[in-house]
Amino acid sequence: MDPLGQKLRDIQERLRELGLERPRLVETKEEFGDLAVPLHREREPVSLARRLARELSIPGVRAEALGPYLNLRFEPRALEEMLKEGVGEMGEDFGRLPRKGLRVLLEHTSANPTGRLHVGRARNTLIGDSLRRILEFSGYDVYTEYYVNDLGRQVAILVWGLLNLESLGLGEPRNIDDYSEVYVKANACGPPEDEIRDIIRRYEEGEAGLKDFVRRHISKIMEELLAELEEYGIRFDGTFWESDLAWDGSARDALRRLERRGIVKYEGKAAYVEIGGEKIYLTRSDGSTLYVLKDVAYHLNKAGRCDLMVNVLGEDHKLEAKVLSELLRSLGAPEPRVVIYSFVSLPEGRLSTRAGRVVYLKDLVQEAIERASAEVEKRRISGPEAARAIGLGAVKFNYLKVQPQKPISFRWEDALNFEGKAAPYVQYAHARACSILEKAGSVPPWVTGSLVADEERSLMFQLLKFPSVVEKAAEILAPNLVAEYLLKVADRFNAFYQKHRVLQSEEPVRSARINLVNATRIVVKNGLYLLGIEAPEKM
RNA sequence: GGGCGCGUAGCUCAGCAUGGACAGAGCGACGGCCUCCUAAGCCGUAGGUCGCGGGUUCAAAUCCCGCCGCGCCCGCCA
Repeated sequence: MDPLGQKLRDIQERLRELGLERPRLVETKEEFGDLAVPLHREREPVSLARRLARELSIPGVRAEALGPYLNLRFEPRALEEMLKEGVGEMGEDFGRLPRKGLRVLLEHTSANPTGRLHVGRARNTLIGDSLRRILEFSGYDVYTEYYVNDLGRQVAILVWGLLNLESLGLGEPRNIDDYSEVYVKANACGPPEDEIRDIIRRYEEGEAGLKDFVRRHISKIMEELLAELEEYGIRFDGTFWESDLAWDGSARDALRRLERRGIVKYEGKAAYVEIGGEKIYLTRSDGSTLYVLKDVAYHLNKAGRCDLMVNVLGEDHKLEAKVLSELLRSLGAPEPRVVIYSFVSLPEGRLSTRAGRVVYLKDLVQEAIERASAEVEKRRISGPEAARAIGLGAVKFNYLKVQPQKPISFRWEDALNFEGKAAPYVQYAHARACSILEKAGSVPPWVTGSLVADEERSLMFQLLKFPSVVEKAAEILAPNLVAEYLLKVADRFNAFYQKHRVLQSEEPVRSARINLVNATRIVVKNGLYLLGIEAPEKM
């Protein structure tokens, strides 16, 4: 249900009929119209523009030639009818795309389970959870998974700390913060390399006592970590433990499959493949499996459970992702789509748990909610739930509005920004809309034909773009498109709100405007949902 | 040294994939707007060699090449 998208396709089709091979519709300035078709590449563009303007004849679209451009402007009535159709058919679900019958397995976060999430890793989580919502909304069946790297060096260091609590001067850890402390202190100690290697080897072999010990502790950390995320509205459908790939033999199977392709070579027991002249080791000289091999096994496993794999990874994993893809390709296995994001840094440098240069997500969220609370109390319109939605929303929005590949420099003042390009600005537009609708009592039947003001036209056009924004965001895996879009919707709504009265206007304008406000409310609410942000009705 | 990413207003960023009409926002600064549906809002002013240099094109922030700066990676770590 995308009336505007359909209309645009009609226009392109008509332009093809009129002789344009590849009609390009570009956005243009208000003064020129809604869309423009640049014709410079055609023969005699100026007279062509005039001819096209004469012959286009698409109902509801005014065509005008201006130099080598064919400018198109929708008549307000046409926009109003499309919006009425879209919202009428989809209701609260306006923007949602038809089910595709395709399963997406979305892996994100997958942080080493050694402590709390900090504001750097949070970027992975927030992008991941937003993608979950965007993909689901655009018609996929989404399953989210957290890959638990329990066979890695980081976990081994934590385990070493847990085995040496007394000498570290620590007691039995009771919560995730205690575990963080164990991890930091263990690191600071510089545990002997052979002991770490020994832990990894014995755990990978599934030595009974150690296996239970590690699983018990890491499970506790994971439980708390996931519980915190759940509080933020971030949900995983499951976890997948790296160690299982070693214990159930699937890492070995992956190696055998690669061997059958004849690309595996050996140095003693250390298996490797050559990619671009580089040796990529798959096993150690003691025969134990390396990360990339388990990653291959993991992706073969995932491929069997879905139609499309999506991974959210930090920029430090770029090369690994490339190698993984090459290996999967050589097996003729499906490759994942990967979203790479750049690091978040602090003004004083790179985040580092070990160096104590770290801001935890929990503290950021807490601070944001406190600030929102102060403001909410001053206004006396809404309550603590709104404060929570606003504070948490501001944090999420500030991450999601920037393209993943751009670096983020974390500053408290920016992260806690509540004005301008921020969640509260969008939420505020929603609250204003809700307020009008509440006073209106109900949404009357929509009789089209009376929304003719520029601000109304412009808002309607913007609202109608929502389905295509959802589609594009899902296609290129970019939550920032949704954030950008919502800011524009809020801009247009505010312009409308500033200039026109809804409740005090005469019928039939009044009823039509109430419907327009309702459509805005739905789009904003759904858009915020896609970013994992709640839309309070009062604030 | 090599690979990948980033470089647009004082700061944070849109625009770049599919090149088009005078480069857009927010924050900060300055000046206005609440007897009127929520002022977390609106309007206005100031602020730009789109990193630098070439090239392609009727047209380049956008495409190509070179250079500079920053980030990430280049482990029998994960």
